[in-house]
Amino acid sequence: MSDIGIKELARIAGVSTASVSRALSNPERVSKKMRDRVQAAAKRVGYQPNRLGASLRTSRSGNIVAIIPDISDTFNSGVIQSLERAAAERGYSVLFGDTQGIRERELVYGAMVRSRQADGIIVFSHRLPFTAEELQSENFKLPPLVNSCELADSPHIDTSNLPWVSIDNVQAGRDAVTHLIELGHQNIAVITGDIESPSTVQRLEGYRLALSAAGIAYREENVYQGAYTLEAGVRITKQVLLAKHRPSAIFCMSDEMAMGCVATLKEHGFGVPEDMSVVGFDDIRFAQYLSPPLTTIAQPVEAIGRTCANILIDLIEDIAEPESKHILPHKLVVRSSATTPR
Amino acid sequence: MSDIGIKELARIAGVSTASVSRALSNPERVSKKMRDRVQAAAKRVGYQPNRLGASLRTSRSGNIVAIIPDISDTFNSGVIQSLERAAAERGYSVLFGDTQGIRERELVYGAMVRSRQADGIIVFSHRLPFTAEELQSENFKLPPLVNSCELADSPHIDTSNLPWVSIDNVQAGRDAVTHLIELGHQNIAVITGDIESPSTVQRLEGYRLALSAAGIAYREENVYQGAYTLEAGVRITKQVLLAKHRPSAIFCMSDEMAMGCVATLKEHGFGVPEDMSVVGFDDIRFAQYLSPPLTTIAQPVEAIGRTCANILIDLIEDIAEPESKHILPHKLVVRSSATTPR
DNA sequence: TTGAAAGCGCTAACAG
DNA sequence: CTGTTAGCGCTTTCAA
Repeated sequence: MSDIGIKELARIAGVSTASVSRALSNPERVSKKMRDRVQAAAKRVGYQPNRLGASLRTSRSGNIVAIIPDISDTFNSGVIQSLERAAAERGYSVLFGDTQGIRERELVYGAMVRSRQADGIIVFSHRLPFTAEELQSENFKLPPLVNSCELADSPHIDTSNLPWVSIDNVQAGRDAVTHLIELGHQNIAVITGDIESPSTVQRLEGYRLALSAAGIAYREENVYQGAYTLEAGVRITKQVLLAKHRPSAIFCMSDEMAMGCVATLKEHGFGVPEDMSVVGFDDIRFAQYLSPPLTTIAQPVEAIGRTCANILIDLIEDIAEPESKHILPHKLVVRSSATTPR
Repeated sequence: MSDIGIKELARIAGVSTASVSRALSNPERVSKKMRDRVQAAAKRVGYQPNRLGASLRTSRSGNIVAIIPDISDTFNSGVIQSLERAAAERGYSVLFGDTQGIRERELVYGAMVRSRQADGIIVFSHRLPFTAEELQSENFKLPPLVNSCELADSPHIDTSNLPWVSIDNVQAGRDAVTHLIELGHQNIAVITGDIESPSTVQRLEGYRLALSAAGIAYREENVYQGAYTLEAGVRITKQVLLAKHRPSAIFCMSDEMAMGCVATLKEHGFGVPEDMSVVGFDDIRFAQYLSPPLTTIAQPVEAIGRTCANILIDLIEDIAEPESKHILPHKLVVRSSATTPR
C-alpha cells in the first residue's frame, strides 16, 4: 500500500510496464489473463497511477478551467455545480478561477491551457482571458473554449463564432416584460445587468420588443444601468423611486438584484406587489422563499452547466464541431411579486 | 509565439536548458546577465513553461483540492471564494469537488493526492475521503489536509488532531440562544444541522449551556434534527408549528434554514418576529436583505477560507506544525427577526 | 556561474 | 498479444 510506481508493479506482476499501462488504461487491448493478473496485482499493492507522468506523456491534463467572475453569486454557483458533476462523469476535474472581474486574474487562468495545466476553458466573464497581443499574434490558436453567453465581442476576434450555450435572452426578456404588460402595467422600469454583457443587451432588446409589440413607447429614462448583484439592486432601486414619472413595475435582470430591489422597496414603505410589481431573472433556489415569492424567468441551470462541460470536452476530444451553439429553454415562473397595478 | 519548449528556448538564447530553468524559476541563482538574456528571449518568443514537466520532476502539482458537499450553499461558496483567492496568491490552483455527500465522489477526490494531481486537501465534509481499508493500512500516510470543523471522528483515526480552522461553535450557539433568552424567551426550539457534523453538535451544546445558565430546563422535544439546507428549514418548521407546547422562538443553525423557516412561518400566517422570533447562523450575504432582516451569528467567511488555504499550503511546503488549530471570531448580529415574546 | 546529463512515471511506437 | 525502448518537458545533481 505504499507508493509504488509502474515499474515496481510490473516487476511484482511479472510483466512489462507496457502491459501494466495497457491493462489499466486500455484493458480491451490485452488478453483476459493479462488483464486479471495486472489488475489483481494493482489492487493488492494499492497501485495508484501517477497522473502527472501520464499527462506529460499524453499532453492531456484531464482538467478544465472555469473562469467565473463571482462564484458566490447564486446563479453561478448552481451552474458550476452541474458543470463539475458533468465533467467528473467524463473523467475531468475542474480548476476554478474566481476572477472578481480582475483582468490580471483572467489572464492567469487563460494561460493554464498553454502551460498544460488544463485542456480547455469555460468562460463566464465578458472578456477572453488573453491579451490583445496574444490574440493578434499570427500563430496564436485559441484553446478549446466555450462561453456561456457573457462574452462580449472582441476587437481582435469574432467571439460570436465561438461555441456557446445560453438561453434565448431576447425572448426571455420579452417574456418577462410581456407578463407585466398583460397585468396592465404601462410604465415599466428595467434595471439591467452589466451593460457589456451580451445577456444584458439581449434582455434589454427583449424589453424593447415587448413594449413595442404592445404599442407602448420606449422611454430612455426607464432604463437603469446596473449590475447582476444584490447591491446594485439596492442602489438602483433608490434611483427608480426618485423618478419623476415613477413606474408601477420593475424588471430586474437577475434575482439577486430583485432581492435587493424588493428589500429596498419595503424599506421605503412600498408594498410588493401592491405598490410596485417586481419581476426577476434566473429563478435561483431562494426565489420561491422570498416574501413575496418572486415572479421570475427560470434558467435551466443544471442543463447550462452540463452542456458547457460536455461541449468543451467534446471539443477537447475532437468529437464536436468547433462552432456548436446551444440554446436552452427558459420559462416564466409566475409567483406573487407582480400583480395588476392599482 | 508558437509553442516552444525549454530546449528550443535554450537554443535561441544560446544557453543551456539548465540555465533557462534557473533563470526563470530561481533567478537569484544566476548572473544578472544570464537572467536578462533568458528572460528577454522568453518574453520575445512567448515561452510558457509546461507545468506538467515541472510537476513530474518536482512531484508538486501546485493544486489543492477542496472537498465540499454542496458548492451552491451560500456559506460554502463564500468560503471557497476566499480560499481560491488565498491559494492563488501563493501560486496554487484549486480543484474543486462538489460531492453532494456521495461517498464514492469523496473517495475520487481523496485519491487525487496519491495520483499527484493535487498536493493537499481541504475537507468540508463529515468524513475523511479515504476508505477504512486505506486508513487502517500500516503504510498509509495522511496527505496534507485541513478540515473546516465539519469532520466527524473516524473509528480509524483521531481526526481531532488534524489541523482545523473553525469558529468557537459552542460559544456561538450559546450567544445565539442567550440573545433569545435575554429578549425574554423561555421556550426556544432549535433546528440543528446534520447531526453527524461536529459544528452541529457543538452549537447544540451551546444551546444547552445557554439554557442551563439561565436556569431554563432543557427539553428534548425542543430539539429538531435537521440539515443545513433551506429545504430542511421548511420541512422542520412545519413540525415545530405542530408542537404541543409551541415555542416562541426558533434558533436555526444556518441562515438558509432560517430563510426556509421564516418563509414557512409566514406562509402559515405567523408574523416574524411578532408571533415567532427566529435567529439564524452564518450571516450569509442575503441575511440583511430578507424580510425581516435576519438576526444571526456572523461567521468570518473570508478569514475561514483564507486560513484554510494558508494552513494547507504551509503544511504542503513544510512550514507549519502539523497540528495547527485556528479559532476564528464570530459575532452576534442583531437585526429584526427576533424580539420580545408577546 | 554555467553546462551536461540523468531521470521523474508514464505511454506509444515498434519489433517480436 | 506482449516486451523493449524512446521520450514527453522539466529540474537538479554533478562536474567543470
